[in-house]
Formats: sequence, structure tokens, C-alpha cells
Amino acid sequence: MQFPKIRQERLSDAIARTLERMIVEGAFAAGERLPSERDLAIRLDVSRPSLREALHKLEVRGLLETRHGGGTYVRNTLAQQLTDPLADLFQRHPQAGVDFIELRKTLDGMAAYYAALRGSEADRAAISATFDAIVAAHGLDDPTVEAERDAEFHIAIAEASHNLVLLHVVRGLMDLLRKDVLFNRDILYAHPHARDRLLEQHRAVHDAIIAGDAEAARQAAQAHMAHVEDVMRERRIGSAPAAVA
Amino acid sequence: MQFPKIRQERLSDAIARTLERMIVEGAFAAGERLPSERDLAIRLDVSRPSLREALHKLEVRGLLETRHGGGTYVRNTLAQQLTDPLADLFQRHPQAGVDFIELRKTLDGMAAYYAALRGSEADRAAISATFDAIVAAHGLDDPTVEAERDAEFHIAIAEASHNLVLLHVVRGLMDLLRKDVLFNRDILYAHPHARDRLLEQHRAVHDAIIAGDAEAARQAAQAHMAHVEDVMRERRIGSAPAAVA
DNA sequence: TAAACTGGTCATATCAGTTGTCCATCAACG
DNA sequence: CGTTGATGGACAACTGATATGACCAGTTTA
Repeated sequence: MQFPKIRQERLSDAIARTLERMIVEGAFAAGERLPSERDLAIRLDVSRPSLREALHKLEVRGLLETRHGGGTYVRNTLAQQLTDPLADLFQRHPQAGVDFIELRKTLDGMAAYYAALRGSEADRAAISATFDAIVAAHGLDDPTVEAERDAEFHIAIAEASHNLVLLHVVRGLMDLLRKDVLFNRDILYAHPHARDRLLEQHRAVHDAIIAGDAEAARQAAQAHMAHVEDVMRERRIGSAPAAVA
Repeated sequence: MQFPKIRQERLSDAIARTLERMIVEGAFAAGERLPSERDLAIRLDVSRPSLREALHKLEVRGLLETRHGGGTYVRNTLAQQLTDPLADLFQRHPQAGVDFIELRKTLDGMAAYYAALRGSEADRAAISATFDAIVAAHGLDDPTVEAERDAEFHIAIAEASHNLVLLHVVRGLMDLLRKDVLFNRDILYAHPHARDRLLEQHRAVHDAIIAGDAEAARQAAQAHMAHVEDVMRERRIGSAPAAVA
């Protein structure tokens, strides 16, 4: 029988992992200075030498840079430092990004279907609110705001489906997407014309759900993801995986 | 800004968690004697006092029982000891079992569709092998064997879909199912007539995939899960959730 | 019935982490 | 421009966790 060797994690590794996750999740922006070592140690409830050991590890990996007497700063290029196992899967399998979209086509279609079927007035209000936020973001120069509203729109639909397991899975996948490990979503929103197209697709999904037309909602959601899939495939032709993922 | 307190796990807790997972996953059956402390300590690559501390924790929780000079044994009633977060979700939401099946209807339909579309000769051979194992198990009195083959059949189909993300999600959900936290699957297989029906449905899925008929495969897989869903709903009427979950 | 194997206990050594202190550098302010 | 405060850098001493090794008591097996 196979027994796994037990490896106890060093405290400094646990600290490093926590700080890395906080950086990835946006708690600290690139270029931002971290709280002082003394302050961080108190907040994380660890000793300063242990914290310093962790900070050193992150610095060695290029995530941070420290200046004697000046503080500790977050460096750029964070996305590719991720260590999440699923992210690792995506990174080791260039095909996985397309697989992800393919799965989402099915899941989002299902979510839209049941949202149209079961959504309450409150659900429809929430979906409309997130769609209105997309429309508002559409007028901005910065495409990342619209991309973020996009994620919120899909979560609202999954919530309206009233299927807890689906919501759990969709949330997990969207959280991964938010970390930008699948593909650079900004590419998707880079051109205003492309953004116009995405907005129309979102509008179709929204209108079908509000109208209570389950099958139309499913079709619209799947058409939307099929379009995203096509863009994904186009982008991959001639591109190194690293440039996209 | 909110900072999580860092809590380093004790070695004995890590050992306990590993042993618990092995027990839950069937590495040790109820009533079975564990390897000796000296042997386990070597295999897990930890010291004997640390292992003993872990075993003591599991004994206090009722998972194990030790006899001076006689060995350490696995006790019964393990399923309710689970701490997996998703399992906790299911336990706190009696509706989640039906949600799970509803999601699987979509995921299994998708898996069957792509398995029929993309499956290689090796994939079809693997699917046929697992289906043959179901047929062989069908003739046995013990329905749990057939239920286990059922899970392997669905995993083989997900593998044949050649979508890594789908496979990952399906594996995760099937692993949860294997832990029996969703519903007592034995109910599903309790009556020979019910088992006959499930076998026919599996056969329809198998035949459509082997024939390369993607849409028929999807329909068959979804019909199968719709039937399971119906049985789930019937069983829930008049039953306390705990009796089923 | 004795030997081997098991669980039970514990002294000692080693290692990881904490506490506390001090030094060097840098930034802000008067 | 000098001083002060805040920052990173370093380390000795201490504490707690874990490992090593040895021995005792109970059970099983040959």
C-alpha cells in the first residue's frame, strides 16, 4: 500500500503563501509598499524573523523587492508566479484554456436556462443591475472594468439558477478567471468593436432571462461563449502559449 | 485591511488528517487493523511519538480504537466524520443533492457528447471495459460493487471527452459522490428491477458513444441523470434529509 | 510456553520559531 | 543640513515541537 510521506510545512512557507495569495488577489498592487515588517508580523501573528524569512523567499522569486531603511515593495509580473494547482494544470496544458471555455459554454448555458426558469424578482433585479454596470463600464477607456463587471454578471446569473452546486463550481472557475491565469482577458476587450459585440451578446442573455425564456437564455449564453471560444482559437494561432496564458 | 492570522499546523494534526483521508478513501476498511505504529511511522516518515499523538486524536474522535499489545483498528461510522467543505455545504443544504444531480445531468451530457465526438479507439475500449464491469457486477447480490463500477464508467467517459477542465470537475464531484455524502447510493441500486433500468440506461449511453453519435450520447446521458433525479425526488418525499444524505 | 509483535511511556537531543535587543540605512521635518 | 523617526538587517537566548532511542506491559503466534 502506498503511503504519502508527511511533510510539515515551514512557517515561513505558510507566510509566503499567504502574502502571495494576498498580492495575487489584489490586496497589494504592483509598486505598492507593504506594511512594515514589524506591523506585518503583528497582523499575521508571527515573529519578525519568520516573516523576514518569508519575505526573503518572495524576494528571491521576484515577487517583492526590499530597500534597506526604505520598505518592501510589490514588483510587477505577478500572474505567472501563481502556484494554485488548477492554475498549474492550465499552465502545463496549453489546451486547457480552450477546455475551460468549452466547459463554461455548457455551464453558463445551464445557468442562464435555470435563471430564466427560476429567477425571482430580486434575482432579475440583481442581473439587471450587473448588466447596467457593464453598460456603464462600456463607455470607459479602461477595458478591465468592463471585464470585471462581466464576471459579476455571470455570477449573478449562476446565483439566479438556484442550483448551489452549479454556483459553487462557477464561482470557483470565475475566481480562477479573475486571477487571469487562463488568458489575458484584456485581449478580449481590447478593441471597442469587439467590446460592442460582447455587449450585444450580454444584452441578449440579459433580455432572455428577464423575459423568462429559458431556452433563448441558454442559446444566448452558449452563443456568447462560442464567440469567446472562437476568439480564443484565433488568438492562439501564431501565438506562443505564454503570450496568451 | 484584513489580515489572516497565520496558524501553523501541528505535525500530529497533519498525520491525523492524512490517516483520516486514507480511511475515508477506503485504504482501510471498517474493522481492519492498521499497520503497527512502528511500521506506520516509517512509512509516513514521522517519529513514533508524533504518530501516536495523531492516532490518539483519531481515537478520541471515535475513528480508531487501540488495544494494548493487540493493534489499532478502524471503527465504523466514518462518513459523518468528514470535514470537506463541499460536503459541509451538502449537509447544511438538503436541496444540494438534487442540485448536484441537476448539474451532473448537464456535465455528463456534455462529457458523453464529446466522448462520442472525440473518443479514440483506446477511449472506446476503456469505456467498454468499464461498462462490461458494470454488467458483470449486475449479476452480484451486493449493489455497492455495481455502484462503484458506475462511477468508473462516468470517469472513463469524462476522460474520453478530452476536456481537461471538465474531467477535473467531474473527478472532484465523483470523488465526493464516492464518499457517500450526497445520498445513499445504495438506495438507487437496492431493487433488482431498478438496477435493470439503470443498466439499460448505461447501455444506451455506451452504445451511442461507441457508435460515435454525439447527440444521441448526450440525450442518453441526460435521460439517465433525469431518471436518477426523479428517484432522488421520490425518495426525498416523506424522508428526513439525514436518512437520505 | 517462549518469542515476537504490539501499544505505552519517557529521557535526551535536535530543530524551528519567538522574544528581545541592537545596528545600519533612508526619509521626513525643522 | 542635521536630527529624529521609521525602515530593513542581524543575532543571542529562550521556548516549544519533534525525533531518537530505550525500556516496560499486554497480546498474539509458533
